[in-house]
Amino acid sequence: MFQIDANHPTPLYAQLERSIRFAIATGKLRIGDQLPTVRQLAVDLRINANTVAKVYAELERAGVLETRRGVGTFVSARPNEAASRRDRERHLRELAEHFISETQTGGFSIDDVIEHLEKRRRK
Amino acid sequence: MFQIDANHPTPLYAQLERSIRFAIATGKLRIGDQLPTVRQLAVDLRINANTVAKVYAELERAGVLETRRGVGTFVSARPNEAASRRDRERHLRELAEHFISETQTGGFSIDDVIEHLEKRRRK
Amino acid sequence: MFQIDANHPTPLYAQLERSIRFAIATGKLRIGDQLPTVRQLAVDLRINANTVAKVYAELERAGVLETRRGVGTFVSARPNEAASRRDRERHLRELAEHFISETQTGGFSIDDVIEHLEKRRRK
Amino acid sequence: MFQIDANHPTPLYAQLERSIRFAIATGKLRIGDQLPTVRQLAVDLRINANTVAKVYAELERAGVLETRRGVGTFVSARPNEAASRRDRERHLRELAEHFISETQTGGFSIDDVIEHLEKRRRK
DNA sequence: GTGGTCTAGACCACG
DNA sequence: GTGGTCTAGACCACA
Repeated sequence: MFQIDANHPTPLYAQLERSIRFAIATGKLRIGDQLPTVRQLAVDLRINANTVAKVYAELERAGVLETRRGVGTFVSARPNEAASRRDRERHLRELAEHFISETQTGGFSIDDVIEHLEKRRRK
Repeated sequence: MFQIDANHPTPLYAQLERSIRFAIATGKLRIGDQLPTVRQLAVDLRINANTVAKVYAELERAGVLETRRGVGTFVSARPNEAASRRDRERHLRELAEHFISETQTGGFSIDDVIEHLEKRRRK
Repeated sequence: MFQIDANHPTPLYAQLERSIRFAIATGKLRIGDQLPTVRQLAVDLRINANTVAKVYAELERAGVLETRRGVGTFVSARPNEAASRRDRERHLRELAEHFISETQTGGFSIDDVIEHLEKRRRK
Repeated sequence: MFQIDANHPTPLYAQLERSIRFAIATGKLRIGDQLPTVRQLAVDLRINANTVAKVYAELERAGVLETRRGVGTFVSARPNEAASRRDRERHLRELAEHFISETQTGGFSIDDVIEHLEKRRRK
């Protein structure tokens, strides 16, 4: 479900967090969907349950997930529309600029990049 | 020259190592080119000189760099690693995943993101 | 009637127990008064009936409440605990500490807070 | 320095977090002050170092503390002035209303409460 | 020596 | 059975 590489220098919890956010952004996980239980995901990924729990907790604080005590963990309905349209656009532009500069450093054209993202988008 | 983000969870040394390898792989650094001194690069990147030295040492062990005592550090003459297709794809995938997780935090869908990038391409 | 905050890190049962004790200590509930049924209170507070039942049982063990089978739960006749000065001070200290930590998160100094409260007093 | 009660049902980490925020709000800790090291505070409070580390990490995420890798943990210069004056006032009013309703439930007058806060304010 | 990450495993709160 | 808290202890990144 989520991909983790124990040999990669990025901390496991950061990889998992990113991976979950990605699944939501690409529609693989939708609002209200239940995530695997902490212990199940730990077994699947062969990491410690505490590491999974830490990620779920962090994403809950960020408003991305919601946990219901004794029930499970779910994708939260986004209360994410705080910033103004203008601010949001500026924010996206900044993120995109940084990203494009990184990919160009890696020798990728903007076409390569868009093509890659489209492949990863769930239809 | 090389990009480092102290807030990124990936260890500084790993970020720097990757950054140098890619500069070489993409031709920004060529065989025989001199790298900045350990201390200069540490100042530029605002990190500890030990961290830079560790990276140079590791890359020397890997045959990517060469140190000539009292002179400086240079890109080694070895017929090394033009980044393979596989490595390049993996790199792009990681950059994209990180980027998408950031935009998701900002409340943007992958569709928003692709649309934005397409607008930038047209210009 | 009793206030419970599901997002507060203190366990629900502890919040409810404290809340009932204070209702008694401050005279809102008097000896012989009937408490809501377990199920009714669970519905009102949107918590599980088991949690309410556990609190009632604990308070019965402590001699604070009394259950008459088939009738209901009542404030016990025991000559109990008018909250001691010490307990009351500790309670106020905890409430204040929690409140100040919240306002600090919002970027308010303790002076801001006191000033605000004084304005409210004058009205 | 910070007070923790292991028998209190509130989680240790939540007690400690509140306690640190309180120390900052009341001026016992000032911008730039260094906090005890994770391990030292753990020893002092007789709790596990991980618990302390968790609190420091949470407060860093909240922008209250700042850690410098390999150096220590410090009170951050507050970047807390995002919300508008109007929003901030509304926020404080809501927090205060909630707090006053709690203290009144406990049988305290608003005068009791202000007096208590003034005692705790550092001159 | 500082904080950060991860593990294994215990016990608790809740449904 | 679900998530939450805490512990003890190992190893790593950084200054």
